[in-house]
Amino acid sequence: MKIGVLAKQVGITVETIRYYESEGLLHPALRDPANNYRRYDHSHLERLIFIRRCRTLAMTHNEIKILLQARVEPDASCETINELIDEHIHHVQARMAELQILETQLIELRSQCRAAHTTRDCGILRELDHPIEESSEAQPEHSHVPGSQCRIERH
Amino acid sequence: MKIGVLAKQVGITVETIRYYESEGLLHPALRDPANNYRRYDHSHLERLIFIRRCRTLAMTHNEIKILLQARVEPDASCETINELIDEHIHHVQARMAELQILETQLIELRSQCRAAHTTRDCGILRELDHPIEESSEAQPEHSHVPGSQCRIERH
DNA sequence: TCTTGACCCTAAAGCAGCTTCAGGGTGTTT
DNA sequence: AAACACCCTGAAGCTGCTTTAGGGTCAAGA
Repeated sequence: MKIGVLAKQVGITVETIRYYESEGLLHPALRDPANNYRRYDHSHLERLIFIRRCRTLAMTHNEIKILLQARVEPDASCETINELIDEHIHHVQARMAELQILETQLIELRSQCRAAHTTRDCGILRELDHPIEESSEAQPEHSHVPGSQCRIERH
Repeated sequence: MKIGVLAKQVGITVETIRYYESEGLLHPALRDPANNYRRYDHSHLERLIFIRRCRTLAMTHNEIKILLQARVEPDASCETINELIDEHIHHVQARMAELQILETQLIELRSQCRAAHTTRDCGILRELDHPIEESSEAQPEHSHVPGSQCRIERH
């Protein structure tokens, strides 16, 4: 099948498929000698479905590559896979905890402005003007709010 | 003060400060004619603290620009600000809901492999091989799992 | 005085996972 | 023959920085 058909079957764009090929996630397709169009078969479809399933679970391309590799090594131990998923779950949970805190802070902030009608008297702006005091367990060094290196960014 | 001092006071890197200037978040600093070094005063410090506070609340540069603008228009209505924060809270909540679902799915997935020791028999890989069936309220068109355009990506 | 080290400057590339754009061929229909 | 849908490549854009390369400035110590 041609790339457009494959894309429709999987529910992604043709650009994404070409991108996956360039990323090494998807094997390069055979080309039609007549016009250089990519030709796909059922194994490509299956692999793409696998990849998309992983992506909806917010895995990175690197993680997916590991899983794809495991997939073609039926005799290998699946310990790596289990660890990968466990670690991934931890990332998701950590991200949720961060957002939980964020939500609390934002709702607190929002509560500062219920009545005022000019920015001059807006409690929100006033509160944003002050640095963040860490409630407890503050790092002694200097108060970098770390940045968290979280990979669970989309979907 | 010089950029390094300012950076230390706020707890960010000099590169970030220069980046904020290039982004239009921070007004360009006056330059020391002798050596072209940036010179900052207290208003820059305050503005940077404001910006950082917004960033720890995961606001985008665009949102921050709107708030910075409101900050210098004391007579304007603060309705925009309230709406901005409300919408932002919604984004955070939506993101959390997504992650909640993700967590459930991942834990379900993880439970597929408790005993097996080769990838051949790994329930995780097996489950990843199948497309995602949306439990209910499926879109009729084709089953795009949307992608969610979420901006709450870090911190 | 010379050198060392800390600090400053700019411009460009890198990260992740795509999407969009520019510019151009192919293939079928009308 | 024109129109339209589809295919191709390569490069840039998105977000919020960080990193790298290459090069000046300045104060202090040998």
